Amino acid sequence: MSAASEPLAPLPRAFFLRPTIEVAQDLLGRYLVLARKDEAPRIGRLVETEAYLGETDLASHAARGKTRRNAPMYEEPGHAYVYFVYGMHWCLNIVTEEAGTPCAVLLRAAEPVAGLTQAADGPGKLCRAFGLDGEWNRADLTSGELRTTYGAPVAPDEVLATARVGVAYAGSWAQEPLRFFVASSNCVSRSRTASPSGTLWERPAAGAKRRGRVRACP
DNA sequence: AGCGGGATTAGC
DNA sequence: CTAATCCCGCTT
Repeated sequence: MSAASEPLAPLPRAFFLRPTIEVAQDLLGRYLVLARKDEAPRIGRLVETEAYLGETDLASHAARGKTRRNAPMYEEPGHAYVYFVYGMHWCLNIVTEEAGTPCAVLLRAAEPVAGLTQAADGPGKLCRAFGLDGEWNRADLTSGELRTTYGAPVAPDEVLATARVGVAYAGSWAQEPLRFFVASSNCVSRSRTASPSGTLWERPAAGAKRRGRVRACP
């Protein structure tokens, strides 16, 4: 969007103050950057995201209203919502739309660009690769050590959509094509439920084995 | 207080 | 297929 075309220029708050689906798609190809003092910057190119669309979205943490856990989703766009799942994994979201509208984009996978020593091909693995935990909850991603930057945005025809992962409990919302990923990337998560259902996806031939990714993430 | 489950991952 | 592992939300 803006005139800022420097790959490492931070995405401004206005970027996140837009419809969540738009933000989720537009984040693909952007860089997630962690630049801390006394440490080489960690940079990943976002290749997989999911949109969560407020209290009516039964797959969203906001589906049952505001709680202490999901409160950041109700706050200012451009901030982090970091939560803990399954007793061992952290997941990073970026809050979107106006304060009071509990929408967010889950960052699910990134390709290594610099400073990463572990794969980031999954939401838990992304946080692990960047060393992110609950301390980053509510962090402002438009300034500070953790940010998203202009990066190298991808063309819309390189983006595929499928149902979101791990939300089978969400009724009809489980089928919505709200997971987006870069078609050509090797670093997309290897989710068990990655069976493509999005309209943009070309279904593999019957019987063809597919476990989410074809080759190993570099 | 206690209980059930989860926007996941790795290993058998 | 399943264990790991714990915070949170909801129920007693």
